[in-house]
Amino acid sequence: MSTRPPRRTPLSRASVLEAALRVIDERGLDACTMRAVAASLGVEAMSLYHHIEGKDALLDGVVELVLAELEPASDGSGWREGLAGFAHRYRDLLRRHPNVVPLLASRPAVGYAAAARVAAPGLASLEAAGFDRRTAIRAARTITRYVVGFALAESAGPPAAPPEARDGRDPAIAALLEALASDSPDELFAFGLDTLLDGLAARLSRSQGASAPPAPPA
Amino acid sequence: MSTRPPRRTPLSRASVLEAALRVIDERGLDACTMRAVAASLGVEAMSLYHHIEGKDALLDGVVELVLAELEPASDGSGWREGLAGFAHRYRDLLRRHPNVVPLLASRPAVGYAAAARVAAPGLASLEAAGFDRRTAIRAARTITRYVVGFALAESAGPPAAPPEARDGRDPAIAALLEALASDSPDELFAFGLDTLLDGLAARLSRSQGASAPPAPPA
DNA sequence: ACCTGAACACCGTTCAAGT
DNA sequence: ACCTGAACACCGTTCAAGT
Repeated sequence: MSTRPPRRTPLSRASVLEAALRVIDERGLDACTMRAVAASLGVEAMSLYHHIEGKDALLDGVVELVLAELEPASDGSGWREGLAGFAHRYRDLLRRHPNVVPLLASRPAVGYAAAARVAAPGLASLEAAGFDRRTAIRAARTITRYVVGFALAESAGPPAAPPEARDGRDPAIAALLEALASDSPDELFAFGLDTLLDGLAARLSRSQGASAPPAPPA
Repeated sequence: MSTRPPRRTPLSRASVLEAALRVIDERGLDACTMRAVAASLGVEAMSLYHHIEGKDALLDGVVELVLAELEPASDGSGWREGLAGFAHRYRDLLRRHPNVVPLLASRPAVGYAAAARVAAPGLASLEAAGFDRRTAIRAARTITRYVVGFALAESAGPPAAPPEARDGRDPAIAALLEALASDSPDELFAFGLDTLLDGLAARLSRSQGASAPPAPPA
């Protein structure tokens, strides 16, 4: 009778990682078992081990795969626009893969290396604007951590109401949670990002004011 | 012969959660199995189910337990000191429980509700300083997300060097990773926090400048 | 009421065997 | 070289039984 359709393309590390990402995106992190990934490829679980060292390497690879989609910060425009654009692209990427975000938390940070690589051109524009190298690196890292922290809170979903709010014992808490829920995530993200960029701008003008020698008396 | 020593105190939800947190702190998240937590209490795995609904509820409870240690933002001093103190206490707390940090990412956000509760007094000092309520809430949330993002990166450990850096093919990347590794985490944290607070201060003086009506002509 | 032993349906992974 | 079936040591959880 009918035999299982032959796989048209042989398995590869890349195809295994793509299948795993697909499973995570569609059915969640818990559903991403070796058996499920294999089944989605029409193959037995043990076949995966010829292309990937094990479950840990699989999840590391998924993080790598997602971060490979991240476009580098452009070095064309000003430092502020470059950083803002990078932050938005990074957040959008993580929003497209919310189930992957928790992996950023627990995986050895292969991802941060990729982020560093991708941010490198942005560093150039920060230095061109007058930030010293160490400050430029710190600025980029701060932005990155803010974005990841934001995406994390976003992917975890809205806070559960604690008992004090649920039973009306503490209306102030209930009002606060209501205010939290009604604020737009996009606006909140832009608020925090603008705050960071304003802070960097303030630091820049401070350092330039200090380093620019006062006009010498004539 | 000797029987198993009788448990002096009966099991309770609290004692189960404390045992789970101890296992996570000492042996990592993966080691926190129902069987291991039970064993650490001198009990069988199934006994836990009389006090906790299941594994998910156990991990939710651990997050709750950790965040219960967080001291509220003080409302005594100025907004800037209050926020900075809160941020440092939050980061220190997460550093004491690095293995718990990934749970903040994947758990339904019972934690964020607790953080909101604890930040409430800080909101009062922000409003006293002249921030409107919505801005005060956004400021507090931004700080919180930055702290969590920072703790996340910190608990994930230093970035692994990508191949381009390892084999010397790209010395610029290698130098960048070297710079990342040599910067002090404490200074980096303070840098980002100061940047956020500077940004908030700038926003405050902008809004006060705008809202203070010009002295009316006499 | 609280704890337990055996059992079930899973999981990641090893290994010897197939082609 | 690549894939597989059976097996192993685990896991969370159910259930009937003990005290």
